[in-house]
Amino acid sequence: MPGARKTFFRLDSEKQKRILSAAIDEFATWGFHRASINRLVGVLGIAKGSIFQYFGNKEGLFSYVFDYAIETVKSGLKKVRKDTEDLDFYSRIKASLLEGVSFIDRHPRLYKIYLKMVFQEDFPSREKYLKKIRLFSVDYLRPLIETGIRRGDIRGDLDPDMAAFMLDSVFDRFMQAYAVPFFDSGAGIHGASRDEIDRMIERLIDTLRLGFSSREK
Amino acid sequence: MPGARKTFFRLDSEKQKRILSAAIDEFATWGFHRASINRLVGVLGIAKGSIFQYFGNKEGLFSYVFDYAIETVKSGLKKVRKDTEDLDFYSRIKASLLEGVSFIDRHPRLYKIYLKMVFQEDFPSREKYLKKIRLFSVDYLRPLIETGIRRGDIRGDLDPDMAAFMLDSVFDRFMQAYAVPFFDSGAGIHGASRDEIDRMIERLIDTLRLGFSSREK
DNA sequence: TAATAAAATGACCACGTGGTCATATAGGGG
DNA sequence: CCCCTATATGACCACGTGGTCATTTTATTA
Repeated sequence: MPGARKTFFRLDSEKQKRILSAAIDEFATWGFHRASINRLVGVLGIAKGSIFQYFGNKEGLFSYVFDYAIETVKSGLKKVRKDTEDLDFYSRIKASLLEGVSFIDRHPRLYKIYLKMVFQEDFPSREKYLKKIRLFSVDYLRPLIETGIRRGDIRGDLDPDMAAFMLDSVFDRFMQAYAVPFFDSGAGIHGASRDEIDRMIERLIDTLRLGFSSREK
Repeated sequence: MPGARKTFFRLDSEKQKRILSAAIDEFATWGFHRASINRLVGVLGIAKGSIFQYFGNKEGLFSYVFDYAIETVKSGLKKVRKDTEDLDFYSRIKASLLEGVSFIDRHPRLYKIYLKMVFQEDFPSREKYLKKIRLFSVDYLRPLIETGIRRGDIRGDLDPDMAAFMLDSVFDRFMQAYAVPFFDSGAGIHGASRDEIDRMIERLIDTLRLGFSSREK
């Protein structure tokens, strides 16, 4: 049920943006529980009571931020899917991963919120929020794979579920490595230039396509 | 610097175990910040001051728990590496992933702590703890891969860094999916029986080995 | 048993939290 | 000008936190 109240939407649109942005900052830095309303209103220079007037409670504020993040991700990926409709499977997933990396560049704070979200198991309605992400990720990859099989880009005897799982794992981790040094275990993804990233994705998808073993066998 | 103090080790070993176990519970359930010393001593039925006498502060307690977790993981994997010394690459990584899944069964709480750790970016000395994990994971996989290339199980033109990155991603995610329903995007890993897991790992490694594309090029 | 050292205790502290609400302020329409 | 409604405010509340330390209890040694 939570989210923004009428009062909030009647606000001057500049003020709305300022509040959204500061809230994104707060949650991206501290996660849900350690985010502080006191700190937030301090930064914004408004009264504490106002936040509760606008969003009811802390979760209402988070919910508003989260829905905004989901919408932003979705619109980016939808565009890619459409723009690459005519390309082969491997070009399409390459474009998708590039869009993912570019999303982190454009919205680093939103991506941070996603990372925090996923592993903090306990905050209110967590399941509900997670489902929104995951369903989308599956809904996005599965059609790509099925089209890929139909067109002969992928061998017919490959289990689509297994393929989706592998793509999801590797792409997710690639993005994590790009954003967080910790995940970059020697691959050099973190802090790489756009060109280098491009080459790495190329190699990554080649490996996915051809496999580990030598061709004959 | 933190960790357990002399006083703690002079305690009756049963009491030491009881405290360790309760602390694991607390951190696995709540993560570092939301873990409560008050709650912990409540469960244990001892005085709050004692915990600070044993471990100095909250981080000291966590550090003790974490080192224990690291040791437990290491010993399991070391055994696998040695036991499979003579097998081919694909059998060896299969055994490693099976050990991972079995570790979650044996120590679900320790695995939960690991998950929480990784994404809570802010607690004291986080970097230090993370390095301990990651270095080990790289140190473990790289030799396996290099041996695999030398023996001809892996094609010689495959970049070892890329191979390590992919293995690390997919295996990590497989374990996450086994432990947390959220990550199981349609693959059916979560809650699967040992037999089913065995077959899934088989298929997973086959896909890794043979790639997505059909054999002819 | 007396003396000494080690371990256990829990009342207490300062602090930050999410949330409340009576009151003040502003803006429009009559 | 007044009235009424929508908005803004911040002092205040109850609570839980990590951490302290003077005091008591227990164990060890002489």
